Amino acid sequence: MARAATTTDAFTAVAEQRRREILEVLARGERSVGDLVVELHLAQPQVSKHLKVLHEVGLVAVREDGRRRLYRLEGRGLKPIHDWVAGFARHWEDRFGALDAVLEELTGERTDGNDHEG
Amino acid sequence: MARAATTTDAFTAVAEQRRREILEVLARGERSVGDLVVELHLAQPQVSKHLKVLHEVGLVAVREDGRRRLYRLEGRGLKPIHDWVAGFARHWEDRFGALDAVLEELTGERTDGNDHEG
DNA sequence: TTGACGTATTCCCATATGGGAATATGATTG
DNA sequence: CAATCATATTCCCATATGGGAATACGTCAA
Repeated sequence: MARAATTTDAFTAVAEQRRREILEVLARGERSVGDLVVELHLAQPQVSKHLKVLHEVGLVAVREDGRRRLYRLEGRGLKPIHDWVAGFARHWEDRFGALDAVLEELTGERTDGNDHEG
Repeated sequence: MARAATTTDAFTAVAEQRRREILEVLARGERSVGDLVVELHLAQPQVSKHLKVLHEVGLVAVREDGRRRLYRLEGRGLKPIHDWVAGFARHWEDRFGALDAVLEELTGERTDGNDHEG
């Protein structure tokens, strides 16, 4: 089954290094497929394919300009990832990390349920 | 070539829905493989496999406890993802989103380089 | 030791992908 | 309409994966 039809969410789209690079370039401004080919040293077909994926998950938007197609970043698409990851923030922020360590030392077991929430 | 040997970074590890769920459970506290099997309704081998991937990319840590193995979240591993995505924050935060729209209206072209950075 | 339990591995299979090359499609210019 | 530029698609192939089933391992209880 391989990756369960995942190419439908931003998480998977962003899992690919190349695609992250494309988004980084687009973050600096609109770009045509050709621009990306040059800036990223990738083959045109590959760029188009990656853009297709990014477009399907709503991470980029297109605009026609003569024979060119200008792609631009659709930032909102990244918010879900941001929100999800942010939910784990307290797990790596030092102040809390230290507290976790102490708690685990004391309990020697799971910290489970209500950690240092409220 | 498929996904270029990516199973080495957090981005790919987290691209899998199941793995995200595992991390969410572990965020609530240490869990044994069996616990996860029950809480996530997954087969034991699958859980072990996912945990292996998560462990390889440093998203979870293990601790031996008799015949059981207790896994716990290693939050720091998510920071790279957080930082990367956070770099795009201004692209979805309303105040800036509006400004982008205006700028694009005015220029009718790329916004390129120095946007509303400093 | 033997047997049960908890977890990790291995096999096998279906399939999602990505890259490279070649080709199709659209739009622009002459 | 022909030639050309800019992109998108399609083919083909190697390979990474994930799930399911069976099995190997390590640890604990008798």
